[in-house]
This record gives sequence, C-alpha cells and structure tokens, in this order.
Amino acid sequence: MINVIDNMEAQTVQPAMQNGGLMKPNVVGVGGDEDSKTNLIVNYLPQNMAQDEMKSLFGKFGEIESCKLVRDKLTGQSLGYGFVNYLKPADALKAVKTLNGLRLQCKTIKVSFARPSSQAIKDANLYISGIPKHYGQLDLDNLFNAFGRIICSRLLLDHECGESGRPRGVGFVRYDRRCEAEKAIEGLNGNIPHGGKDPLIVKFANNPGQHYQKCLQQMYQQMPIISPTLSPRRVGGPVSAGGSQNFIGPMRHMAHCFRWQQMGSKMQGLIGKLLPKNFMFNPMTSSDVISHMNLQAMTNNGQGWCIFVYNLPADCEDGLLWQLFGPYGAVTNVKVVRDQPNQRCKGYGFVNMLNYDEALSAINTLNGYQLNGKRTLQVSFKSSKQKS
DNA sequence: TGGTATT
Repeated sequence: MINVIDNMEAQTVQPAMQNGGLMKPNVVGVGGDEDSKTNLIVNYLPQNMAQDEMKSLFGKFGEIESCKLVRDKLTGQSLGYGFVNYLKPADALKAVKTLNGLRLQCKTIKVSFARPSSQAIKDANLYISGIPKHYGQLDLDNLFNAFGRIICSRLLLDHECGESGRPRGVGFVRYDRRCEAEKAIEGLNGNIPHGGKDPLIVKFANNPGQHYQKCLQQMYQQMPIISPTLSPRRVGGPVSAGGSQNFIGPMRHMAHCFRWQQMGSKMQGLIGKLLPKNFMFNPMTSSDVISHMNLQAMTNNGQGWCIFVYNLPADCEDGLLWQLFGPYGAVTNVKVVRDQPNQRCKGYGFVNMLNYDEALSAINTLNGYQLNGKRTLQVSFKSSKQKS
C-alpha cells in the first residue's frame, strides 16, 4: 500500500513521520478542524488482537487517555482497526514513529494521526477495475490525484504475497472525503485512461458491514406476522408488501433481534464452544440426531451450524431466511444462492446458526414447512456435497 | 473486490 502525499495547497505541515515510506505528513486543511495531535488511528490489526493487548502495546509510549478497538456492533468481531488517544502529543508521535509499519502476526499495522471524525470522510473508498495492466502504483495515484487528497491507494497484484506480482488491473483508492471520491467517479468512470484500451470502471468499494446492515434492514421492513415463540407454520394473514410472501409492516417482536446482539462474545468462540458439551462423549446423546449430521456440516468459521434450505422461490431475498430462522435462535449468516445473470434465486440457500440445539429445532420445524401454502421447504444440516 | 479506515 502506498500513502500519497497530498497535492493540496496547504498550510501547516506537522513534522513528517516517515517510517519505511508508510506515513504521510499530517496536513491541516483550509478552514477545517485541525487534526488531533494525540489521537491515533490504528489500521490492519490482526483479527484476534484484543483491546487490552492494543492498550498494552501502545501504553509503552506514554499515558493513554482512551483506547478503543472497533468491533462489529452485532457480531462483536474486531473490525481490524482502533483508536488510541494519548494525553501528550509527544507520546502519540513516538508511537507513530515506532509502531507504524510494525509486523504483527501476518499483518503490518498502520499507525497514523486520526482525522477529525465526520460524515464527510466516511465511505470515500473507491474500487477501480479496467486499469491498464502496465500501470504501476504511481500511475494509478497520478490518475486519481487530480480529484482530491488520497489517503491510501492500492493496486492489486497477482500472487500478492509472491515476488513476481503483476498488476491485475484492479485497485482501491481511498480519498480524504466522499465528495472527492464522487468527483473521481464522475471524472474517470467509463473513460479510457492515457495509454489504455478499455474504459475504467470506478465505483464505491463495498464495505463489509453494509451487507449485514442491509439484511437487518430488510428483515425489519419485511417482518411477517410471526411471533418468535410461535411456529412459522402459523404464519398467516393477508399477503402484502412482500409479494408472494406473507410479510407485513415493521417488526413486532425484538426478542430474536436482541439475541443477535448478544452474539458478540459467543462469536469469538472456537468450534469446540459451538458443540454441546456432551456431544463427543456421551453415547446416549441423540444418536439419531448425530447420524443426521455430516461432520462436514459443522462449520469452523465462527458462524456455527450450516443449514441447507431447498425449494425457495425465485424471488426469495435474504430477509426471508432471516425471519424464518431467526425465531429459533441466533442466526449468524444467511445466503440465498442466485443465478449470475438475472440474480434470481436458484431455489436454495444456506443459513448459519450459532447453537446446535437451536439449529436442530429450526430444521425440525421448518423442514416440510409450506411457504405460502405452496412450496414445501426442505431443510437439513448442510452436507459436504453442497457448498455455500 | 482489500489487509473490514473514523469511535
């Protein structure tokens, strides 16, 4: 990754904080809030690093006013970045100089002064494809420099870990402000860059949280008349906004939503924690149930037990799976499998549930469930043949 | 389509 020294005609420049070329000078923008001299943002932290560890690492450079590892509000998983606010600017500077570029596990952390938080700096990351294959990182930066202050940019390479990485023609550019990113889209999207043959595609990059939020939003908007304590067999009422499904209005019961919010600490557990305590050792335990299960069906990615759902309608959305399975316990993820060209559901999907007994209860109730009295769902633990 | 970038 390269950090680009911005081309703004500015102003006050703090001492450059060089560390292997990773840092840029901190610049105070025209009329903008002055960047903090004590508050640091730390990026690219290892996934399993805890806030305490972060604090202890940064605490070596001086007294810390606050330290926060940012976590996903719903799953509790680390988002890989955090903030450290020192009491003294000199200590913050020392931490940047010493820790920026530090290798921690497989990652190289980035430590820099945090810009003042505002709406304007959010969602300013662009995804670019169609970059001429002979373009290097600097060519990419030169192309995007004209539209604003680049915070960081990255040209993706084939075999990035290897030595002979060749540009893949795709990359990311993060601007200081979203409006700059918008200008870059306007100015570059669809245009053929100098020395290139194909038009560039420039658009906002996905951010991982958005998918989850979208699901929740969808669920909230499409909650059917269904109590978390009742079997979905009792779903009833007139068909409304959800089209062929029995959806009405906003969510009435927050009970299972509450459960999702409780998932945080559990999500960090290893696969062993997902298993019932007596699962491996008690021969009296539900042998019929265990025979149902293919060991391959047990996910070990922290998302719990994977359930295969067959005979979904072509217009099925993620929201339907959330609300069908949500009442039975903590759902960690859902996926409707779609045809590439038309995005119609291919008739099946997957649901991950955190707890085995809840997954089993969902399967027992929902297998054979008639959606709208028309389609009979087939629900089972995912077998090794079905890939999610 | 990243090494989850603004609490």
